[in-house]
Amino acid sequence: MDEAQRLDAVFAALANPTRRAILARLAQGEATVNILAAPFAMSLPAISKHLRVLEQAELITRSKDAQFRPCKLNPDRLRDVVHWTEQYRHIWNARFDAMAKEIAEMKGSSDGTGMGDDHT
Amino acid sequence: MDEAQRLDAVFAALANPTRRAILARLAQGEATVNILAAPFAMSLPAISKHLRVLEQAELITRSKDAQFRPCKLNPDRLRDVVHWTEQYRHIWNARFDAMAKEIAEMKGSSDGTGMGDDHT
DNA sequence: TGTTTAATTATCTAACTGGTTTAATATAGT
DNA sequence: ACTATATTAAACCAGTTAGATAATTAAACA
Repeated sequence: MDEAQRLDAVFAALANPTRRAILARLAQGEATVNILAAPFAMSLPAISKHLRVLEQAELITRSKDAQFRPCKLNPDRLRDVVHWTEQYRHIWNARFDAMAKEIAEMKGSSDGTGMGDDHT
Repeated sequence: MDEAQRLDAVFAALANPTRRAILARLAQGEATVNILAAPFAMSLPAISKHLRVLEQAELITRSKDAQFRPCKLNPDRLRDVVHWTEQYRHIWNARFDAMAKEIAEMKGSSDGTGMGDDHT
């Protein structure tokens, strides 16, 4: 699977509040399907499906321990998301610069803010 | 709309390569629907729909200029995405620390890597 | 061996998505 | 007024999604 398809799967997996909540839970450590399902007013098969979506997006990995399938967060795909956003960082930096400039001008100083342009 | 619903819409909008490409194009500046549609082997109404999805997710804003509807990127929602990922940063930092430690141990030095723990 | 526990598979349904084509709207230009 | 351009709306279709319930697999336990 190439980069684009991987991002498709990751973003689609994240576009659901149940799945994001599951990830948030897994950020605190491994958990079984039943443990993950507990907080939700939803059938177990429904959770099972959500986990499959997360697994196929490689946001989690699953192992086997007797009849349990402990789930574990895979941070790599989350890093992919952060990495994808990097290409837009210069835009909000530009905005920030514009704001800083306006503030400086309102203060009537050349640069009274102490705000440099050292954000990359 | 609350935070969760907004993230639903944003992630769903991003889960499509055409829409991500449109955003990438808009990162270089405003553009009309026709200009945005040009690179794609897809009907204009299809692009129009993608733009509506992006607009409803507030990833873009649209204005009016005669018969044109110039589109502009809204960085705020992309910042929301970055912000959402922050809650997982400590996990890959932990991984990074573990790696750095292993490398240091392989080198047999107490800390020969020059790698500090100053990543937040 | 039979029972309980953990999880998945199968099947179904309603709603949504991503595309199409055709038709409509709105503005500009002649 | 007519025509061309830019864009959206309407209607349609195939495929996917998020949920449900019922049935099945697999391992542990008594």
